Amino acid sequence: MSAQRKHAATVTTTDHRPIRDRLADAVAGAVARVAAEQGLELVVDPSTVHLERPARREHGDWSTNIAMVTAKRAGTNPRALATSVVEVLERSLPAHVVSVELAGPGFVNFRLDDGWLHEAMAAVLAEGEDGYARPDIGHGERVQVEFISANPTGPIHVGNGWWGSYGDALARVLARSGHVVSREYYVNDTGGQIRTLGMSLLARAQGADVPEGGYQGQYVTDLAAEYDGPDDVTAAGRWAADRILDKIKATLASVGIVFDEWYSQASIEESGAVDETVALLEAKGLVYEQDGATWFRSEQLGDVRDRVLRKANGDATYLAGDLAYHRDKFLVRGFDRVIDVFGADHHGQVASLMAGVEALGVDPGRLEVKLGQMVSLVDGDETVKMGKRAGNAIDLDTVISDIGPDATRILSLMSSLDQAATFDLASVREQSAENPVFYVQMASARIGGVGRKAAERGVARAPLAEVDLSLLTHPRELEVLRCLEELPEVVADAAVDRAPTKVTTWVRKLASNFHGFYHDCPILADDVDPALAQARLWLVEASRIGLAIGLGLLGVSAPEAM
RNA sequence: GCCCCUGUAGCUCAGCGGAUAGAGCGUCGCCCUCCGGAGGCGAAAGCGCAGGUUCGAUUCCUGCCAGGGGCACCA
Repeated sequence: MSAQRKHAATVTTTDHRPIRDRLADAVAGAVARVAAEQGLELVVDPSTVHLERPARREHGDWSTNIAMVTAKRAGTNPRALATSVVEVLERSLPAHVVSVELAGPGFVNFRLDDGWLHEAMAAVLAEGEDGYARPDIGHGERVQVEFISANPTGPIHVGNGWWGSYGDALARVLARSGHVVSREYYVNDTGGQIRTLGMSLLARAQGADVPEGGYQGQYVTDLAAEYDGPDDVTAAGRWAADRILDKIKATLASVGIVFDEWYSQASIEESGAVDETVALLEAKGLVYEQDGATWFRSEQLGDVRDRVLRKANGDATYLAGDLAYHRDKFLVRGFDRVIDVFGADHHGQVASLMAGVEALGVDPGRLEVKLGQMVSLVDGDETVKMGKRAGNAIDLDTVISDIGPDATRILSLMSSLDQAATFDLASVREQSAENPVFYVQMASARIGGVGRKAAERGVARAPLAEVDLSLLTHPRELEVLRCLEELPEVVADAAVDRAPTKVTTWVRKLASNFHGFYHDCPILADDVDPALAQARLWLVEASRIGLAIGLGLLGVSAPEAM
């Protein structure tokens, strides 16, 4: 114990940057030194030095492959170069570094004292839930994320819930990493499908069967019972679409998905923007008439074929509207970047959309289309049927009321968008023991429990300045700290890769580490040294912050009790 | 036929250029005088096949095989 106290001599460095940056500087400096001493042609920029946390602890706390990636360029071999780099680094060890060694094919491994983790913990506590893990990689870039955009012709399905959870979590991740984000839902409230919906509604209202190709679902019958508008298919369709859209909004809000903008396709057409867009393309010689229709020469812009913009009957196609819409996004509203999240069944539109955007003079690199693969549902051993036109399909709303909003979101964010995933409702249903949501939320509840128990026993957290964090030396404590230290990079990676799933993986890891700590490190037991108890209470608080940030990015609640 | 995505443990999924590939569930075996055992510890079990690039490939490239989704004057 007193031995632990000795470590308390806090290592104060004036350099508060992340340890990774400091090590990168040291490595780059060492390489420069080696190059100078040995006359090698070798210059490395610190920002290009790759540093990683080795999977195996015996390989140290940090590791760099610098010798392996530069040896050839320098005209030497990896192990020889690494040996020299190690020698130079040993002359003056960077802060917290206890030893540097050469390993394997030429890795340079760093072993650090625990102080770097205590520093990381102090940073978590100092910056808090709002400030920690807020890497500015966006530099204020204005990005719009358009997602779901399901047609308001029926309840939204589970796939929309998945892609919606993705789009929303991506928006959260981008917002946290220095982007100015706007969430948008494009409402397809015009065109043939609306008339089909109106026709289906009117048929039901008259007590007739819905004609072939119409919408058969019970919701149409229910809406028909309320309808007392005109006998016009378009009017009836719009009326029904409005009702359905309200329902969709409510469903999405129940899982924490809210949009900044619900953009109406009809409004675009009515504004004349579609005509203007077609005229713009025409002015560029990209439009021609054939068979009574107006065509876009998209093939010469990378599409597999040319596309119709205006049908022979005079109606604008979906593409024409979509191009006007994207022109509005980029050229009118001025987003720097647009990310469209589509279902894989809309893959066919991507090439023509890209071609059109480019033709309108927008750098196509500013438009990203993420395709969500199809999802299938399973309930234990049973396959669950989905599909809008089928009568008894399971829709998103049904799933949410079955397994709850948090489970719905975490389930959606456990697998990558590119993976055609199978979700098992049974694995996540309330009251079930084998539930990944509970595992994470249990950590949150335990954190709350510690707070309640501490209050019960009259134990208050001392001011952080009076607490000796260096008492945290138990492997379980250090594992939690290692995990917390990674969060800023996890957020950055998730943003850059457009992969909020990385946050899910991290949250589960933090929960696992916390459970291990909780299990092995008593906090409020009588035989725990009060100074250590204080440090552990603050570790619980740091964990709370990390968990709150992570779950917040996923849109999952962090309950204080369960 | 062409385009996109995917093939990792019995199942569902992580890992996306690094040194002995992870988790949950399932199977087998341990741990409750302890702040919530809805926990913790351990065991068995895996990168579709073949080439290539690289100091190094589950990860990148090509081909093949298998599965899913697209290729409308529908949205």
